[in-house]
Amino acid sequence: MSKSVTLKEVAAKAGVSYQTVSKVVNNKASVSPETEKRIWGVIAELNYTPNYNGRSLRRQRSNTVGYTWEPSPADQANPILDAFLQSMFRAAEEEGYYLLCFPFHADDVRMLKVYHQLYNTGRVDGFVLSRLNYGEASVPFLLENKIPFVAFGRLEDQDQSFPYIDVDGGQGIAQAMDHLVSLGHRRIAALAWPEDSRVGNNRLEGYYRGLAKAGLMSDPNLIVRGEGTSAVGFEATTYLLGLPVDIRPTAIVCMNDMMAIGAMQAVRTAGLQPGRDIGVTGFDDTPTARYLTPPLTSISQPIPAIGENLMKRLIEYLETGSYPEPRCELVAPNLEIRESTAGYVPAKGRS
Amino acid sequence: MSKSVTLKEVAAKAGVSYQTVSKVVNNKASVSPETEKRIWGVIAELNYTPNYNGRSLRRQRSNTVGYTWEPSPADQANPILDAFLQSMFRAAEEEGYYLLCFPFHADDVRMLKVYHQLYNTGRVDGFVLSRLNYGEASVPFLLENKIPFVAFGRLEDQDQSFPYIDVDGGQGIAQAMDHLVSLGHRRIAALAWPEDSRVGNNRLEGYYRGLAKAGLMSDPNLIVRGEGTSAVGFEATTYLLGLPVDIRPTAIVCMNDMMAIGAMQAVRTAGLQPGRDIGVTGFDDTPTARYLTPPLTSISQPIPAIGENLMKRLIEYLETGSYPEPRCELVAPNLEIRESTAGYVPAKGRS
DNA sequence: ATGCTTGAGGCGAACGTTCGCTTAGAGAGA
DNA sequence: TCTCTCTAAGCGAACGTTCGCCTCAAGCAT
Repeated sequence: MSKSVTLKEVAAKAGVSYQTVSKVVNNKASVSPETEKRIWGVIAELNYTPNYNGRSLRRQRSNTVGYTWEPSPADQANPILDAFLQSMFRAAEEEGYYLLCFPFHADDVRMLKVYHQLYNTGRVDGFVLSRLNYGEASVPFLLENKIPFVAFGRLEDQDQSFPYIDVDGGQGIAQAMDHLVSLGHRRIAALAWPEDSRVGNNRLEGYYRGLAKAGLMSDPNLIVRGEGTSAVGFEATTYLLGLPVDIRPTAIVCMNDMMAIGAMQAVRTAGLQPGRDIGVTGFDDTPTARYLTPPLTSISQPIPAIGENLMKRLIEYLETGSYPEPRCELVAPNLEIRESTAGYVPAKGRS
Repeated sequence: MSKSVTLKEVAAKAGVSYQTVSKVVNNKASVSPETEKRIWGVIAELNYTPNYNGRSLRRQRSNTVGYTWEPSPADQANPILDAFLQSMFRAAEEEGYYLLCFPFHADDVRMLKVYHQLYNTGRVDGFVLSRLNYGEASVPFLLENKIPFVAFGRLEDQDQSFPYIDVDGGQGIAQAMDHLVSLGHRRIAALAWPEDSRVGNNRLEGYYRGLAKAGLMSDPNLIVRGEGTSAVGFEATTYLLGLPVDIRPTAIVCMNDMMAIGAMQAVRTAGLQPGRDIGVTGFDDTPTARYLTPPLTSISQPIPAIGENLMKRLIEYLETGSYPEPRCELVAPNLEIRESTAGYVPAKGRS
């Protein structure tokens, strides 16, 4: 922090009381046009910027929003981090807010303590949460302590107890299913996440919807669960390709790009060609998805719009005391079709 | 911000003046052990946390560090962002500091205004800069205004006018060259960046060093410059593979992974196999590098250590008024050898 | 002339800290 | 006993704002 120009210095130079300068700065009327103009002149001349610590102290708000997120493992990039952060602090800046980033702790008790600390020390006015999962401890904690927040993601489908925006992952997977069905695929497998993943279940639900819409039966043999890594994708796919040829899938829908990467490797390892022999789709539309061999069909989320919307929502609440309607929102992802689902020729004789 | 417990409330309950409580909180001696214990008891009981706006106002420092970065285009992930941010705010938290993120502006004037604003409003005590390039306007501006900062990256090799940590990209490329030479490659091409890129030039310099060390001549035909995208990598490699067979390269060293991705595609398109026929190396060790086909040999940077070090350095300066020695540091990257440089069989007859 | 309204601006106080000085009292040395 | 030092604690002030209330003078209707 620097020794910077204060209200009093501006006031002295402009020949008014410093409180009057404050009024001008904050657009609180009852100042004559001439005086106001003169004051603005002095402000520009001295390059005055209001001290935010003084302002925050008096106003009892810091114009700062906190955000934390779980770090990605080294072999797995966070596909949305850059865009999400950028969109949030860009939207924040327009309203005179900034984004404070702080460390994530896997330990719930420790994490809640940090939230509490940050809020009670007056460092932040509220939080943005992301990647919620069943049993998220932060949500009830923040609600109970009346700490403002918005979330990217929801906990339960019908729960509107806090404001959120979420991507309808199920709809994304359903789009992928429609696409595969339209190409002629009839035996479609799913590489799903463990059952304790809310996001995973939401996406998987789109798989069932897709099957139902196409009038296909779901076959438990064709659903393999595991962590969303390429290793799991590889193993699961190797298993699927080893099934008897009459029940072997011709396409594999993966709940994220990492699994799809592993799946494509397994397809090649089995001497087959992804796209032509076995359709593969991912989810996230990782930047490198389009550079894989073959380029991966994937599902992209409108991250910038979500980040901007979340931040504006939170700020509106902080400023006015109520959230804009609708309180909760579900947005549709977009299917990006590439070669990993191109060129499939259905075998004759099968419907 | 919440209505939280203040010093005065703690003091009232403990039967001392609030200034004495302040002394205890800040470990400023001259308080008897019993009183101190009693005060700590009340603090715990009331769950007191010092208000940072009051503290910042009085201390004239905010314990906050600012950081901004250029957003990546949608098809190109920022390979270091997550790790860099995490390491920075983790190190900051240990010292009671936090990281404030704010929007990047390509327009220099606008960007400098933001730096000035953030510092003069007392929102931040200093900055971390990254991705410096020739003619970076922020460096002279911050130096001139005596605004504290540290940088990830340098401007000129011998310039020590500001504290920085940089990766010796040249050494990384030189490692890749050694590796390729040891495999028997004698004609090695480089996909370089435009000449106005300081980082690019630093890396390319390692290419020349590697050639010299192996006693090989540098051939201008084998150096192609362009933006660090996969499209450029593809085109440049297509050109290189079209050269007469006696001067055609057997290996291609790329200044980043994106170019290497394009290069490998071009190699395959030409009916050759990356690794066996043409060795390819990248730089950055993007998380997906290991999942490419074939897995890409690349150069990784010790990002977490750099982020932590930078933050600690800056905080030490803010606390003590001087930077720890050494003021500037160059760290070595690490070559990650994978299949894109495996299995090469040198043609007979050539040395 | 009187009283009422309105606009322009001043003023004291408060937000929650920390800083530096003062003071009361205890204990020590002469 | 007197002073001198030391420790524990108190006190006033200040950091830079914003808030609410007050004052003063001009304008206007009665």
